Amino acid sequence: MAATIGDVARLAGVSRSTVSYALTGKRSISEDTRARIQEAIEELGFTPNAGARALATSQTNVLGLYLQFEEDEFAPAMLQYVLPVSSEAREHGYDLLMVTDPDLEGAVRRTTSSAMVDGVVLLDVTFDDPRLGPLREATQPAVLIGYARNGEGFDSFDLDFGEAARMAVDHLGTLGHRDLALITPPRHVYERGGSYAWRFRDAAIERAARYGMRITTHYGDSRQPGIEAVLDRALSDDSSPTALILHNDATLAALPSYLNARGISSPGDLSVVGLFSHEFGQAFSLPFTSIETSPDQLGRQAVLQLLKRLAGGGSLEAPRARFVEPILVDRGSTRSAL
Amino acid sequence: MAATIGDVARLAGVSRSTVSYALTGKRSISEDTRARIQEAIEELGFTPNAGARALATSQTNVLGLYLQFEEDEFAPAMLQYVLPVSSEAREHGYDLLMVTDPDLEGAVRRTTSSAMVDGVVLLDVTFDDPRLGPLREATQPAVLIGYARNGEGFDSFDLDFGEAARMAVDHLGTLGHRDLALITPPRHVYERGGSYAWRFRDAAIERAARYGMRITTHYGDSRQPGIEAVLDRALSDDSSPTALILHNDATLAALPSYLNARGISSPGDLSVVGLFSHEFGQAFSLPFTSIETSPDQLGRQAVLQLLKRLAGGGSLEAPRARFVEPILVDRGSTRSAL
DNA sequence: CTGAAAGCGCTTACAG
DNA sequence: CTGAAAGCGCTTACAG
Repeated sequence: MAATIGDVARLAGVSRSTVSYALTGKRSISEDTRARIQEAIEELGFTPNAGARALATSQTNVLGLYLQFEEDEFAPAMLQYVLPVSSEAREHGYDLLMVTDPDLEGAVRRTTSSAMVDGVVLLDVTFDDPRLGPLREATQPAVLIGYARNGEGFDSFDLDFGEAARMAVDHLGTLGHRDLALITPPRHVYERGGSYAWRFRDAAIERAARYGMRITTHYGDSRQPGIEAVLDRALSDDSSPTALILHNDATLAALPSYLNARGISSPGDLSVVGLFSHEFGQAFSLPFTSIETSPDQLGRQAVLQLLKRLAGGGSLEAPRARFVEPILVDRGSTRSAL
Repeated sequence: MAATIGDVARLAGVSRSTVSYALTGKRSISEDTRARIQEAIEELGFTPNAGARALATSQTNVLGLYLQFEEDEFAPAMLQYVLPVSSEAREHGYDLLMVTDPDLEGAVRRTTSSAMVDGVVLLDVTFDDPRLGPLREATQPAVLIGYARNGEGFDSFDLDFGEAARMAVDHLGTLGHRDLALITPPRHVYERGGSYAWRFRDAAIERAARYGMRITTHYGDSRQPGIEAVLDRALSDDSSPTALILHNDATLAALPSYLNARGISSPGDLSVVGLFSHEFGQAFSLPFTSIETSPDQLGRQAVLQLLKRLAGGGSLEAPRARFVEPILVDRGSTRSAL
């Protein structure tokens, strides 16, 4: 049906190998021949068959992107990671196979061992990520967005959640706040091993303790009415916090409405610091001071590192975890506690 | 490196063709032989090479999903369409190539003519969609999620936006409202040809006129502070509307916060009907009566129709546009105008 | 019920 | 600068 390299060769009056070399640029071709080939390609509307090329070169020019999410996950934030990965990949000539199969391990094994992809990008990484098993068997390099305890041997990129927590606590401490409330990701995130949840919470607690601040922590919910119930509880606590730290997307999205409904003004009655990206803040019209999570940067850096592995060179440094520095963006939702 | 069908054949003591037939199930194999092959496959951890199989069968078992979005698009809603498409595809043995290349036409041409995909799903379809050109040249079947004027010859699935508008107007009309305000998608959606924008607005205007209701329409924004400015304008209009119809994701997300900030209660001071999905409402904690947009249903039906085309059978009916019926979900944000 | 062989459409040493 | 040929790992008529 579609034109093949043989059709092009015939029309241009050259051999198939010459057409191939013209395509790949792997050896020099006379100007005249190249022109004839180019003409033939355009006349026939020829595009090399991807399967055939993959078979011959053992390269697909496709990267696999593996998502993972719970039934009740707050999905809107995920696209922030997917899009930069896709863009960066394409800018370097790679397409993206997006895998959302609930059978995580099977999907990784199937797509890598059938050589559908040249490399792997893991999203929503958990502390003990089951996908790393099949990934170790795979011949393709992989990169994780997130942090896994069993991630030795892999490149990974994640926000420095500990530092993010310290920045938030420090910021409020400097303003004189002594009683903080922290709303964390939902309990199930801890249970399934989302390490960012602990890393942030533990660092916040430790930092607060060092300064002699009180801090109460509360599992957030991802749905109403749970979201409001948790906020009610957190704010009506005996310690009556003067500042709120939010590490929970769904709660952040609902907060403006909640505050207004309860007649709480920020920063007037309550200082607020959230952990979220610029994009997320824009989408949800969040007027809160934030610690930037930089999904765009994480996604793009991860892809670039993966491409480095693919390019090989042998002299690459050993795979390791890298942490992106959080940045505090002041949007005026905090003020002095006095 | 990886085991091939030849390795399996050798280990099982049969020919490569027999292994292949065991794999595809296209001819009967003796119980004994099948068992030996199965054993060999497991021992070697064999998975058929996808490129080789694609080359031999002209089938990749991959579907292409093509996204399209503007720089300032409100992205969070998009995943609602992507995930069901991915799930439905996988449930039928297909993987998903997700394409976000800004060169829309080039990406469609490249991926179809190189036979990377067996079929095409177009998301974010516009009224005159440039991707349909290369798609007509393609040998693969395609399905659109959305509606395109130049879409003849293609299956497409979309919400019946006209009916959705009529439902919203009728609902408010029955409650006695005579003055409505409608916030539409941003102006650029009209400019680039998002037909759902016109279809909804035109139907709303016509229906309101028929009942002798007044309706003002306003282009929504997708970012603050534009969002609030538009709301201010819409509500302070001379006609002082008693009800608000929202066909704008970003405005919907910001509305709870806006209403509370302005001290407007709903439905006390203002009746509100929005066009959004159940999922979207949950994610953003939206307490508004809605016309359900059913992205899950649209995505899954689109994939199923595409798979029908792929299965062929010849006796398929001609491709056509299909419209999903909207459903009104009463969440109590409307009340009698009297 | 099974095998030998051709073919899918590319790439790439090997030769000249 | 170019061509003939082998090979990538499968599938599938063709034979028996």
